[in-house]
Amino acid sequence: MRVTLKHIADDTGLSIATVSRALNRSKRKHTPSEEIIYASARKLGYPFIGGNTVDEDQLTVALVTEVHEGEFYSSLFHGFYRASKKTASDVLFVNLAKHSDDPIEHIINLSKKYSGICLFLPNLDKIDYSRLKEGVGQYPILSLTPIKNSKIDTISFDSYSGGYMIAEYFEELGYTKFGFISGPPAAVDAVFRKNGFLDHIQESNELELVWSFSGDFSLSSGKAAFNDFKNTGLKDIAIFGCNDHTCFGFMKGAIENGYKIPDDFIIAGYDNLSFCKTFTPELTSIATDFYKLGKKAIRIIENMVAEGSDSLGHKTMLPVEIKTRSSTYMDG
Amino acid sequence: MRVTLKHIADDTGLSIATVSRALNRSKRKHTPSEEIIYASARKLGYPFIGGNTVDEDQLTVALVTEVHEGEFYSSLFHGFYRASKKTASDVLFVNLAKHSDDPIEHIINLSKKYSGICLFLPNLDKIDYSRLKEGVGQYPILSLTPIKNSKIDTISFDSYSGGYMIAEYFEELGYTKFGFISGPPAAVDAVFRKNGFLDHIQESNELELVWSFSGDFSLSSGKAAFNDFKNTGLKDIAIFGCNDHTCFGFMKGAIENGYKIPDDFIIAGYDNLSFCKTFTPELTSIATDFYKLGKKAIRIIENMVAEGSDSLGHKTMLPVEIKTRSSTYMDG
DNA sequence: CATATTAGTGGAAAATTTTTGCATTTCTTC
DNA sequence: GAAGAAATGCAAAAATTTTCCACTAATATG
Repeated sequence: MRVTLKHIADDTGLSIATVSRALNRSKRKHTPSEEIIYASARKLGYPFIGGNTVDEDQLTVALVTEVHEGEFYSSLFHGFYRASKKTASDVLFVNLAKHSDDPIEHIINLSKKYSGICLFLPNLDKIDYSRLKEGVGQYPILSLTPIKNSKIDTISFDSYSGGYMIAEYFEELGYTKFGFISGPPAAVDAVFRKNGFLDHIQESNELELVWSFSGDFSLSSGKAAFNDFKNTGLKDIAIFGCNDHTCFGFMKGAIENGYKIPDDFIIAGYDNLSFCKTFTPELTSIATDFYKLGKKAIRIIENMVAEGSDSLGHKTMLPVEIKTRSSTYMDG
Repeated sequence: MRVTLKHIADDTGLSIATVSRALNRSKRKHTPSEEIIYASARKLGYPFIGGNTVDEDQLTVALVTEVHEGEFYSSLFHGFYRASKKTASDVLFVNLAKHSDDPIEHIINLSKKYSGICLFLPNLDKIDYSRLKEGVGQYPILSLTPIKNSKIDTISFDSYSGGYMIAEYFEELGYTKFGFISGPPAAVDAVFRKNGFLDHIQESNELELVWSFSGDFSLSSGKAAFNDFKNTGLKDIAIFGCNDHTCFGFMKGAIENGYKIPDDFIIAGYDNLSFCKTFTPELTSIATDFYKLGKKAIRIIENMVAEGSDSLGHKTMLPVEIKTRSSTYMDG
């Protein structure tokens, strides 16, 4: 039911006329009555408060996530934040808390309020996306996680090329024996990294995958990977860990066991966390640019709004960059 | 000027009646007209869209920040996110982008919309806070950064005790010669950490500060600190770096120069970043609990709303915890 | 101490905005 | 091509908001 001045008047015990005047004054006066009226209006959710200065050309894009710990979310938010400064649109960060009995229903409701929606929700499955698409209809919506075979547009980093680039780089350095530590199979992104890496190995007769390990993105799975690796006794091998954390765990295990990096093996990760430069040796990694991701995502939403076009399952991939550091080559 | 159905009707070329009906249908139909009406309503900022299911008992608290990179913001957001799930209130993350010509004015406007505001804006100065307090009047507002001599309530971690605890711990381990790397003087928080550390040294005749260095929280200033330290030739010293990043830089420099930690010196940081456990040696650090911070902040706002009380300059300090790791003691 | 002056308030009229009944048009389906 | 369903516009009705006016209480003034 719509909230009216009458509700506020009843709640505060003042007349409708007084409430109307208090809410329309251009400058806020801090009289007791006005404080009470504002508090009540906020509580009841009366909409016409606070200079509704909505710029007609300015879209409001919601970035819908569930916040977790770790550098990733800061990077994502910061990228979108910077991007929003450079575009006409405004970005709002929306949590999927509370309303989580039915997140899809909640997102559909959000679509009524915002001009466009960017989703970063790796836990949604194909059925969720179908329901979502069904619910929002022709509406600018974008997923930041790759979805297989979906009718919702996605934008993500070119993970496949990232993995491929690592393999190429290892080959250039003269390595022929390769190792790989995988991520959780459910992470589509991690699977693409793996495919890119393995495909380049298969393309060449000289290159060979001599060792691999199933990890789960965590530091401890990196350590476990090293213990497995140690038992093989392999040396002179080039290892790709499908995220930085895993590599840190692997290197930590290696250093504690007296291995020298990059003498005994070389290793590269994925994500280019700030800690890559902190670790000794510094970790070669694939860098992703969240500012570019944010800018591109906002641009796509803006275009969808302008053209009235629909989200139809287009996939946009942003290039990634390799940052070579001392974990893959000797200093000096 | 208030947005009415007439504006939307003019914008879409449809009649007011049609617009009214489209917006009031309980279930969204995805006919072309309705899509256009919704898009126009969003664009113009018509308020009565999207099930206005504002729970009367549920407050909406805005966490106002400028998002930067680094693990810190993820931790802060994640803490508030988890806290909001455990309380009746809802938390919204608000950016201070765009409207930044006058951030204070913007925050004052936000106060009309939200039940309460938590600020994390270390760059605001005393004059800003005065203006803000003047502008919002009796309103639930809370700063998450310590402010000296302000009329706005603050809630933050007990940095002073954190520094003090480190000094006590060093003393327990039998060290008498202490070193310190400071942060930027503008960071009030870092100054408190320093004061706590130095005060405990001064309280005892046995303890002595034999070396200190002016850093700026960065990895590189940690490295610079190490170079300075190396020239002194000091050994058997216990060093407190006022944040983890500085310590990582210091340790990186030390390891590259063949120093052994904790044999040649011991070191402890502040923040308990996840990388503390990744680095070799693992870094002893002061842990701050952002979930508790969020819960306490929301609780304070809820109380202010319930009691109609004012923000008067109360300071709340949350305890911190020391996490001892191998940078300060031998293994096994 | 009486009397202007000012700010705040409620009742009711006026103005504005939204909803609804009804006739007409448009689209779909057989 | 006709029947039925859905959508639309006009205008009346209903709901909501603003404004006018009178009243009251607090403060200032002579």
